[in-house]
Amino acid sequence: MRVLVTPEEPSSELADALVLAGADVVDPADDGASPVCAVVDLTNEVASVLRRARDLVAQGTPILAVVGAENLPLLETEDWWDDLAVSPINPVELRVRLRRLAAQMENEDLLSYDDLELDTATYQATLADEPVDLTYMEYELLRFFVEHRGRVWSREQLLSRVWGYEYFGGARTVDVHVRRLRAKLGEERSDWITTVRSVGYRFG
Amino acid sequence: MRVLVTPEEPSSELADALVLAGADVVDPADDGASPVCAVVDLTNEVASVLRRARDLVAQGTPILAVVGAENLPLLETEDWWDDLAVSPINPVELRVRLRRLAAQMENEDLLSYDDLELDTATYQATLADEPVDLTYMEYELLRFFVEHRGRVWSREQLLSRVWGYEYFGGARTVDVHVRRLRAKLGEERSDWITTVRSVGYRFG
DNA sequence: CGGGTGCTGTAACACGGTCTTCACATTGGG
DNA sequence: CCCAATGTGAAGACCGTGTTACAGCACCCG
Repeated sequence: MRVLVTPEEPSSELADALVLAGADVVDPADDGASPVCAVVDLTNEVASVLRRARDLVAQGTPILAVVGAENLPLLETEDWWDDLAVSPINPVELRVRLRRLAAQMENEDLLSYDDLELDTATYQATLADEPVDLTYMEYELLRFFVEHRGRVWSREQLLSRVWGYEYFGGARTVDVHVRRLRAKLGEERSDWITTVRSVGYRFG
Repeated sequence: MRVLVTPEEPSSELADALVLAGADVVDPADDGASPVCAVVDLTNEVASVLRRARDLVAQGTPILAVVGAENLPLLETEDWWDDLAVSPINPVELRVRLRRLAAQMENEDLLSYDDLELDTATYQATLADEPVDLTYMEYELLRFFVEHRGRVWSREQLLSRVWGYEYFGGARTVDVHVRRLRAKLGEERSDWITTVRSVGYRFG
């Protein structure tokens, strides 16, 4: 989860909490790294200076204000922030709030590989921005592959992890679904799923 | 600012903070006193018991969860609350959060999507300025969809969130209500509610 | 009190899509 | 070259959903 922090030298306590919360701090100068949330550290600053936080990030990016208890009243009349946390902040609380704000950005549910995108919230798939019509099982299998790319999975493993642990059926079922997936991915992308003879399949 | 508190005997610390924050606690039994926010005190309770908070207030009423730091992880996987506060809670922080949630409530008096408008204050719906006659359940379901458009909801999730957490009934009930909704929305708008096979329904 | 009316939940059925399986063709390795 | 493993196509079983009808209720009105 990528967040932008301002001012760039936050209190060491906030920096620690961000690490514990599992957040990656991005460089404001790096245009490519779009954050899912901005964190404004008001522990040592006055609010008026930092209203400009809105200008630092793309419109729609939620803003979390971190503030000392004594400065809370200052925020009451402001409306540029989307959530607040009182320092010293609990890392778990920070993570919960960041997650929630990121979900508001609704980018967290997006899985992607090359020009494939899977939106797990809407169950929609696109290839090069063109919608692809996948059936339920096709979608579940492809999602598993994208989430676990780079290693070989046996048919039995795929059956238990995608179809369900209690599933009892022929292993060839996997083959057929792989085939249909390759067909829907198209000619040039069909090698995304590699057959490893006598072992199983690998994605990516 | 009127708030509903559950359980009815909150910790004395929360009770004090509510007074200091300037909140009036309403009686759950009093139907006339509609609160602008519900406060769920999880300091001494487990979350699972109190998901029912959603059932205590009208749909759309925001819910503030008050939780001890040690129980924070419990809330991470839940989605029935709109904001949270870690106890012991600062009265000023409580006031700021309640204000924000109450404002959110007021802004939702008018919900709209395309040429559909829902007036949650009067329970009236219009399509292209033409009034539509919706039954109670139809209205509640449509309102949930409009408020949570853009993602898929399983039948079980819809039963929990629209019918109530303690509701136990067949999942097919949702199907029938979706059908009735589609019929009243009319031919050309019936695809607002998309069926996602083996998963559920998505609005918008 | 009794009948009517509208809302809600559930059961039953039909239809269409999807999954699974099978038979057969093709490939690849020893 | 042979055998095992995999690709391919089609057929049938199965599952999920749309649709309709109906029963139980609550409510209203005479």
